[in-house]
Amino acid sequence: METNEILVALTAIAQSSRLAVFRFLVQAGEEGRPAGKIAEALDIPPSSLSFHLKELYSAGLILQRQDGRSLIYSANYARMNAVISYLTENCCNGQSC
Amino acid sequence: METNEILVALTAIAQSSRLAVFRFLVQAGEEGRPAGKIAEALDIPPSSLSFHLKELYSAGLILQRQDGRSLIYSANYARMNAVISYLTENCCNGQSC
DNA sequence: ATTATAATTCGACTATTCTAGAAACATGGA
DNA sequence: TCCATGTTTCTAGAATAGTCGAATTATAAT
Repeated sequence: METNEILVALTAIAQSSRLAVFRFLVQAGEEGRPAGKIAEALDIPPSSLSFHLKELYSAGLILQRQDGRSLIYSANYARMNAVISYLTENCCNGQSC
Repeated sequence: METNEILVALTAIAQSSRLAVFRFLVQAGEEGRPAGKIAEALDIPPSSLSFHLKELYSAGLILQRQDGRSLIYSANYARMNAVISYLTENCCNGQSC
């Protein structure tokens, strides 16, 4: 992953509604949750939530699938792990830490 | 670590100059680097760098020590690891990921 | 077709953050 | 004490991000 993608992912997650949404989905597992349930669980107005989901989605941190008229979102664990790896890359100048 | 501290840390690192500074320090190891060297290496004007170092410092992501008239900054690995742990906490609803 | 439901996009507004020159502050050496 | 050096603080303008009601789109059920 290149620096700019990392930055986009970090920016996406560094906002209180989005951090809450992302964690909610991380904890929900592969199954995910429809937008409406997320809005309800976290008490975020639909138009605001939609704005935040778009950010997370375009950062690659969440996945989307359709089921009837619901859009179901789930965490993209692979991308989360890639971001984490980037942060610790070439860490500590050879020492332990 | 509580949610708000995590948010402050993520916000601190989710900015291009600060991400560059943080990685530079992560790679520099315990020894750290004086502000002037960071500014030079990353080509950031001193006053801008100072603004960013303050953000990183108050987010707890970097440490500061004085040596003569230099201020030497280094990465706070413990805090970085705490942030990473938070993101993966209660992950995946029991499944692997 | 009509109506209901799920969610998104639009738009206008507010708030926050970034930038970097100039000025100030602190330390060390002559 | 005076000057040079390293860094920070101040300031104000520019840029970016967040909020959410109203309108719109898409799917499904009757």
